[in-house]
Amino acid sequence: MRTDCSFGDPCASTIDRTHRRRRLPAYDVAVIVPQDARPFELSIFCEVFGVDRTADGVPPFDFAVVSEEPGPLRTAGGAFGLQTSHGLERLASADLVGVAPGATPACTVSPAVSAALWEAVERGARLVSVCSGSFTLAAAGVLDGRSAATHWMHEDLLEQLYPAVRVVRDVLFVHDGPIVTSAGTAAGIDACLHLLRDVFGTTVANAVARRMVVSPARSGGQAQVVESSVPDPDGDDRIDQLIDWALENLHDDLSVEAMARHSYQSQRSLARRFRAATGTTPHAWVLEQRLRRAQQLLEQRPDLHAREIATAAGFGSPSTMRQHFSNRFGCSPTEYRARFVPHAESLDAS
DNA sequence: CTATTAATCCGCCAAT
DNA sequence: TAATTGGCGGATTAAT
Repeated sequence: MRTDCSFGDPCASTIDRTHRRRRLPAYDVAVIVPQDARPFELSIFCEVFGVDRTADGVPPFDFAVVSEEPGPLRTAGGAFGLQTSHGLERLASADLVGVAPGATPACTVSPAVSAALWEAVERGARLVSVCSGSFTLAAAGVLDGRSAATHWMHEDLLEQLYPAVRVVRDVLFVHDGPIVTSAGTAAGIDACLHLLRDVFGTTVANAVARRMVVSPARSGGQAQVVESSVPDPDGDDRIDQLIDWALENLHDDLSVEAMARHSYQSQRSLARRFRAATGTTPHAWVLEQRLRRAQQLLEQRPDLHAREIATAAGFGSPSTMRQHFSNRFGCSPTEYRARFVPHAESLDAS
């Protein structure tokens, strides 16, 4: 999994730096809406990505709702219709493709929609579905071999229709590679906020959450994120406590050896339990948390220098942090911070 | 960026 | 017998 803070522009690294700072491309979001779309689920996308919140420090979005067939569409319940402004060709430029659910789970997908979804994945775009929208993704085959969530009422059906999809139950959403699938209705909000945080960082996600008056999403960041709505009954106390401790002590030695000692188990058992509980390895998890911490400090503490941030986040040196930061977010810590400093863009205007 | 040294990770398997 | 544990080797990945 790779996050690119250059807003998904694959050519960003070749673009002149001052040009990039002066005019950031808007993050391009396109939502596919089917016939008999559910108004609430579609509205989630509109609320998160279709509202200009640049005044709150949120990047601009280029937001569009598209449908395969032009012309007026019915909505589920039939109380009103809707008219989209674009066809599927609009998906070609999208950094993020949303899939809105219809009244019933879609058991088929048109070749055109399927091709557009595959094209988006191969281009490096992200996909997000809400509720039974995961059926559209599954029908297109992009979920094959991946974990996914859907509304609890349809979990069995999804599993039967698409054996290649690993259905995760009792979760709000699942993030596997470039694809986020969310369970019923309101969980779509959590999924979208998670995506925002993944792409733009904690500050942006929290700003949107605050405006929408919902609680900011937590956790995540592994190769495969599963956000649970209820405490996992199979949860591992040893790992949970270890995680709490590690998050409090990111600046300290969090080698596998140290973590094993702290949780009174062998390194081998720690590795196994950790993977069972989080889906990732101890070291990879620590690295991700450290990157998050660094990201957060870059956003919120302009008084700290790179070395201080590296130390606080637990990196041995600024160059180690820089290496991982670039690898994970596609830009250096300094470049990242520049996005959050209001004057950085105007300063170098000639 | 490259090289060298260090740490991590996971299949395997014997011992609980 | 089935399930869990933890040590080992060595390919892979990270730190310096």
